Amino acid sequence: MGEGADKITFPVIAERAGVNPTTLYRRWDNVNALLEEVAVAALTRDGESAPDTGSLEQDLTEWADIIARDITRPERVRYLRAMVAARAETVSNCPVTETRRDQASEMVRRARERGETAPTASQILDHVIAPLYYHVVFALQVDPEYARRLVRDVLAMVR
Amino acid sequence: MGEGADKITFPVIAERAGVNPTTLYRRWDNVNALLEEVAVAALTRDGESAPDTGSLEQDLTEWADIIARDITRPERVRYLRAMVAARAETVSNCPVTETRRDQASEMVRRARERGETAPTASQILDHVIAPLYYHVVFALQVDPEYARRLVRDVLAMVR
DNA sequence: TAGTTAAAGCAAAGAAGATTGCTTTATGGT
DNA sequence: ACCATAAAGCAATCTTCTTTGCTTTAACTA
Repeated sequence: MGEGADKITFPVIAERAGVNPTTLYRRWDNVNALLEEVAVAALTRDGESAPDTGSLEQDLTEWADIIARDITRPERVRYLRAMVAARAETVSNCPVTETRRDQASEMVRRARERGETAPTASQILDHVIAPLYYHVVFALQVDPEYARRLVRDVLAMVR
Repeated sequence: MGEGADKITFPVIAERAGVNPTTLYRRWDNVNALLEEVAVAALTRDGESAPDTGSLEQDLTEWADIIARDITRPERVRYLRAMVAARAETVSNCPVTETRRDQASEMVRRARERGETAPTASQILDHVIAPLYYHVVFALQVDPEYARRLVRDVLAMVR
């Protein structure tokens, strides 16, 4: 490797954390395991609960905006890239996306209770979350307006 | 690193290619540069032109199905992961997504000439391509039925 | 055919990460 | 206060990737 951009290794992490590399080697099997643990802890913090504004469009817009602002932070982008790179064929499900699915389900459930027609949680993941990640990963623009557009799109599907 | 799953390095590639590692070190600055070049060459081969069946839904369905089958191949998944990991903040645009955008634009153009109402090329990328990549990356199911569902969704937006 | 230049192979040296045994420090219980 | 256990640090070693000088092969030209 040459470019000093990333290069995530135990020695590098240990130095930044002010601990001995051996400590890391002993606690995690490899860097990916560490990253995954950290990323999951960071990305699924309980502060992120689904909004409840009384309207699905409003809920989704706020939710998408929070996520958009979160995943565009440089550390998050790094985590995201690392997790994508780390994830082997064997890996089945990701706690982060599970959390997002739960939140989406919750918003959908409330909307339907109010009598609103709503897309499925899967549709929300596919058409709001996925495009957001896609834009982050391929360095395309991600801003509140884009998040709002995605929400409008997914709602237009069921109208 | 421990797991023998991936671990893409010059020596490994060189051995599989039957050439000397030095040759690779001399031609490319680092593994990511090589991967990007190979991935772009592989993923944008001219064979992949947009279908032209006379119906946008049919075009998109075939197109999405081709892409779905392509990006779920193990080598493609590896490329995808490697490219995501490689892509630094500095990187602006990806030739692969450019090609996809061109193909989407072409299908949309033809559909509109026929008088069909059609989503934008951006919408197609966001709601068909992005979810496909998302599913591949997070090891979720990707099959023809899923591709077809995405196409139905994106078309439902503009009806 | 001989000569020149570029690319590929070879081999040795250098650098960085990964692994392991042992020592030291810290924490909790008696 | 003492002991026991576990975690963290240290240091030496091993492995692997990376780099570089030199040789060899190949291709193209005079």
